Amino acid sequence: MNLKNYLLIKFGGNFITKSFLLHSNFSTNRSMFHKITNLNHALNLFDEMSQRRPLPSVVLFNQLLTTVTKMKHFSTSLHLFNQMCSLGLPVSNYTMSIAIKCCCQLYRTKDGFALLGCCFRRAIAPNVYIFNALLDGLVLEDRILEAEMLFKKLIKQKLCEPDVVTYNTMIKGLCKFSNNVTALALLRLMEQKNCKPSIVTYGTIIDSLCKDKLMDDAFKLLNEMVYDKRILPDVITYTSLIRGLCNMGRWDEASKMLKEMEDENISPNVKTFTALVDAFCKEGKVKEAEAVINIMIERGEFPDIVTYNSLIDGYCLRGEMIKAREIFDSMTLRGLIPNVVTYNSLLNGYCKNLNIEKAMQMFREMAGKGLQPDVVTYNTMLQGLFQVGRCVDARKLFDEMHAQGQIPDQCTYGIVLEGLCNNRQVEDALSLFHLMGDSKLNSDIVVYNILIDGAGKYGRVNTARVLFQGLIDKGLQPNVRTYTVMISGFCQEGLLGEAKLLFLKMDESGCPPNDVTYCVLLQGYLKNQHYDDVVMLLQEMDDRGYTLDASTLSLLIDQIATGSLDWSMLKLFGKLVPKELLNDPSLCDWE
DNA sequence: ATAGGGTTAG
Repeated sequence: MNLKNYLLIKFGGNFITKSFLLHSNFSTNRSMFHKITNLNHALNLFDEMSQRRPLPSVVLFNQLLTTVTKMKHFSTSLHLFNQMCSLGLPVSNYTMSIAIKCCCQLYRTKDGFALLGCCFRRAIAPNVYIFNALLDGLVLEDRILEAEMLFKKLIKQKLCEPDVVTYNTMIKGLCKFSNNVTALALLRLMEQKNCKPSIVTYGTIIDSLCKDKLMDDAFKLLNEMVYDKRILPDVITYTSLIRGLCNMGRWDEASKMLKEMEDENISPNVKTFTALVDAFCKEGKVKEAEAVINIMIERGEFPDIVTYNSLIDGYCLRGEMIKAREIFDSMTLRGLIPNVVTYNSLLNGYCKNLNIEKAMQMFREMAGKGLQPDVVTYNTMLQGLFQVGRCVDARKLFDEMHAQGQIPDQCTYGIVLEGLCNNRQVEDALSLFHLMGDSKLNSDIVVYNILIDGAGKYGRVNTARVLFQGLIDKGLQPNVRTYTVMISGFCQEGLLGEAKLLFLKMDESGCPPNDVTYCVLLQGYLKNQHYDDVVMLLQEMDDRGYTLDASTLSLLIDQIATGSLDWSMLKLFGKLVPKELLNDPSLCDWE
């Protein structure tokens, strides 16, 4: 079918007038491109345009390129760009900025810079739009240092005057790495340079502060925006703040914010509602989450895949797999296609319920639906397999992961090491660890914690000690867990002196012991009939406001009952026993 | 006449 008939059928005669088709220059308004709703329309139009002689102006091609790019068909855009070049069109700044944008959005910033080189060769002066696109690409690829370098270079070499978008992009990059301090410094810098911050500038930083749970700072910035700059918050700003409050369990304030935005005539959108759903689900409040979904539907906002995934994850975390499955089916009925995140939640749920067969079945089902398992999928399955002791299958899956081109991350590595340790394969865990050499994976305190714990548990306290020294030599900072597992290892071998020494070192090192550390040390003392320090430790716990866990408490009670410890110690217990344990019948039969 | 920036999931 030719273009003319196609357009006539699609849009009717009034839209495509004779003059439009006959006019050699396609002179028309831009609404023409707004009517293009799918890729095929655009491609047909491009073909039609490229066959006309003389060729339509590059502006028209640029408009078409923009349309395709806005549909996020970046590869197609680039393909069209190449064709434009082959046609000998005089590509402009505009064309170049779109092409560079496409490269960058495809995580091919390198090609974007290659196109910048083309600009110079073709004597097209790169402008702020082009540099902003490149900057955004670097940020997208987490190449924040290079982004900073480019930003500084723009200013120093006067390549272009940074505008509000340049600053916003740079601020986004900084916020991505929680560098709120520098982000705020940039905000001040732009004010100083007379570049007015926009709602995007403020919104970016406010969102980042909310993500870091710095709600006071977020509200401070909001006030500055509203009262100093006279910029009113929009639905995005409100959503960030509401999510921040919800994630901290500050529900009352969140609902106040919701009311405030309604008063300002700003309607919450899908993302706003989803923030509420997600926060409720993370707290296990799935009923409330479902209520939110009902409200949003009543108000004509429809839950999307993210909303459903949050709800499914909520049920999975509670182990309510039947309900999770129900939601999964109902979203499918609504025409939403489950994605890899959906599956990962379900896999996680089944694995946590130790229903590894069901998880395996769903895992295989993914491939049938054309879903490529990602690192999280493999991590979830590996953890599940190790948990039920299926180390051989875990190994097979790990190999499959490799074959599928999924690169294990720090999490994978931790799961494998922990899985091996828990299945009494500490040797294998250690050799894997040494095999990794001095990689980034081996400089993770979590990994050390796992191995020290594993070595300690299976009577290899020497190895644990070497690991502990090794991490310090590497310049890593032990955390409470590190100290605690090391102390636990010492206790297990009856090395109470060393345990105590390390315990005392914690406060000195600015890493005070927590309730777990105290319980571990107490258990070590009790099991080794070393009673000297017990009262002191209990007293310290009381001072620090810590409570005893069930197993330490029952050990203490046993020893009082057998007369190894003095009855007078009971006085201390009143404060040290958490309320929920006071009603525990298993602890009341010692009298 | 044509190009750019901030909010969602495991």
